[in-house]
Amino acid sequence: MRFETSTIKDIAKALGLSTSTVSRALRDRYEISEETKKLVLAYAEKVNYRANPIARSLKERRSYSIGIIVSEIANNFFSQVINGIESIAYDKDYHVIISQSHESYKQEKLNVEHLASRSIDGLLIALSSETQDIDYLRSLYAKGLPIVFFDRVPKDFETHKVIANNFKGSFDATEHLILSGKRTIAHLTNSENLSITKERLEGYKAALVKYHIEFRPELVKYCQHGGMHSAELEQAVKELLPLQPDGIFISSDRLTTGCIMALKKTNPEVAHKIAIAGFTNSNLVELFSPSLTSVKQPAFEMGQVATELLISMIEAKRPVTEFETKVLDTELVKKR
Amino acid sequence: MRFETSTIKDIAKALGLSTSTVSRALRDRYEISEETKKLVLAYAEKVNYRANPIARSLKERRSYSIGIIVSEIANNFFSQVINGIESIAYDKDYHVIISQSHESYKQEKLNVEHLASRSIDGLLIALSSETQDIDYLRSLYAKGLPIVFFDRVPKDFETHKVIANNFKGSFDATEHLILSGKRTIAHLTNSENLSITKERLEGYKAALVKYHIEFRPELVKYCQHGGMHSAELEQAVKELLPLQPDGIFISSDRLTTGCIMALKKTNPEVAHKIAIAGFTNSNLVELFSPSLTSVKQPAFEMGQVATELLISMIEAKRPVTEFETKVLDTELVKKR
DNA sequence: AAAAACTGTGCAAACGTTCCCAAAAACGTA
DNA sequence: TACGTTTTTGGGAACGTTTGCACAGTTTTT
Repeated sequence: MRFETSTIKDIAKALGLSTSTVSRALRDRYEISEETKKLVLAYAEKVNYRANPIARSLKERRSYSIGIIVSEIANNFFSQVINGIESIAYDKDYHVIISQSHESYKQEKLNVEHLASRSIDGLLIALSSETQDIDYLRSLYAKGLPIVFFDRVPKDFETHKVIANNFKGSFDATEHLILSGKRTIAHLTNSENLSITKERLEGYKAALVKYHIEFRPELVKYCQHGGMHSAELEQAVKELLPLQPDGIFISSDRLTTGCIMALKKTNPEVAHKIAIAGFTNSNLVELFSPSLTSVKQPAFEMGQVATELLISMIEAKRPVTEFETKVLDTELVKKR
Repeated sequence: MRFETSTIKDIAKALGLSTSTVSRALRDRYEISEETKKLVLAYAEKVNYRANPIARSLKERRSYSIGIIVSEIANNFFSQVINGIESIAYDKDYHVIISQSHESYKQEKLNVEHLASRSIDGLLIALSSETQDIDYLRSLYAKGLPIVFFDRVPKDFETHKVIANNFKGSFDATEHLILSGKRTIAHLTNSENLSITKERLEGYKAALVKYHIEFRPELVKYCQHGGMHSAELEQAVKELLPLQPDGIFISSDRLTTGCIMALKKTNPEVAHKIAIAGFTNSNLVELFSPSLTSVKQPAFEMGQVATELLISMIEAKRPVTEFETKVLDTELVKKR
């Protein structure tokens, strides 16, 4: 069961030229006469010649493909990021290979190493909520694999990063809850490891400070698995409710939907009494009941920016030493 | 910016062996003595040798990767299918490359041809709602590319297919609406091109027949773009409402959520009066308001089965001539 | 004791490209 | 006419594997 296509050799033989001439003609090199180019191009067209990317990759020692690691594609935020990535990558003739960590460190590492061995030219990654040790990434990076982080970024890793303005997003959401009269605002958030967790917590705190509301640590609940396990979420909700919050600010897509689900399941009667604001890029929020205020991240754009940075690293002639961290603004969509 | 790794040559040189011996030792061939194998394996481990999959692909003329085409990954059904695909593929050491058609024929064709030129070993595809002409697939298939269709399958294409029991799923959903007292049941569905559209329409009709309800063609609305354009959906809803349906059965994930959205937007007052049943694999249905009865497809399993079939085709020594169409049961989740 | 069979290894070609280097062809110029 | 330049082409190695074949050394068979 094989797949026969014409090669440069075939064209060369048919036209009585050498493979080198054909190769150059196809790549439109200046050394080849217009006449020959036309000839070759026409024939290539006729036999529907497609360059073999595998052979090209082997020769050029690059694969024209970039790897992506996200926790889950079944997550609106990430699927939007991926769309952004693809929009740029395909334009620049790169292929993307998507892998899911499912919020597991082990899986993440495995996938990254798998991708690296498939000779990707660069990596775009949002860390899993479990990830603490990124030495394996450092070592790949040191060996020359360009890496750009997005959304969930590590500290102390000198490379390009693209993140949302998490502080401001959280601040705005929390402020919104306060301005609508809430005073006991809980905060349900991701694993403490994550950069986004810290930044969003800071935004939440800052809003409290601005309105002279005391910060109560017991109102903050961390979910190690980022809401992948419903038991974890239900437990958090169960611990939160006795404190009688009148508002709750939630710091990630999966947690937001999961939390509402847990609320409805365990305490349907209070679910509608608590004001909810949360990070989510779901395009279905309008259907949710109870309805909520959402913080939308510029996911598509984030993917685009990250990809542009990555490709610039890949195609840089000399090692890149100046790195930037792009911060993109979030959007607050108030509960209708 | 390059990535240096050790090769078989390096190992051979270091150990004073030939590359062929090393290659054979690594692949655990019988001809090589235990002693040499141990030596090679140990050294390979030590230098962290990773076979270059590109070189391997070139030599073996296969890439150990399979292509997937879905309309959108930001769709619970498809992302679950993809998870099923990955679960099998990774087990059998295949890589997957995901592409999105966004329900566009042009995009679908482009992506497939791109994948084919990247020498995928096989293709898993759910057709876009626009697709009518599948000659480009026939031609690739004829050239030897194994293809397995899932969910949206063509007629007259002799290969493996995996689908849900669309007839029964629709029948059950429609019957459920009837049994809860509805008599004027509209049907909002996808492009007429799609296999699922026809099958689901049949199930809907059969339920009507069983309960002696007249089939009224004007109650059926087709959406060419599968709900990708909200205008299309709103138009359909607008045309449907004057007929005063008391129930509506919707035939796809995207349409289901889109329809509820359109209903709420254009006629919020009636949105809650119409009973809704629809195909959807969203794990957020419990949050929706109005709530609905959903038909869930065995998405994960569908991905698994399709992948097993595809890999069996890829690895078949002789051309496969016996094809099967696997039909998997759906699950009706009644509105709570 | 010679022939046959088996074991373990190496040589070299091949997969389809790209690209360095050299050679040939075309053209000017003295 | 001869020679230098420029333009166009070809030869062949290389990228990292896999594998058919040959060969040397050992063991078994006749």
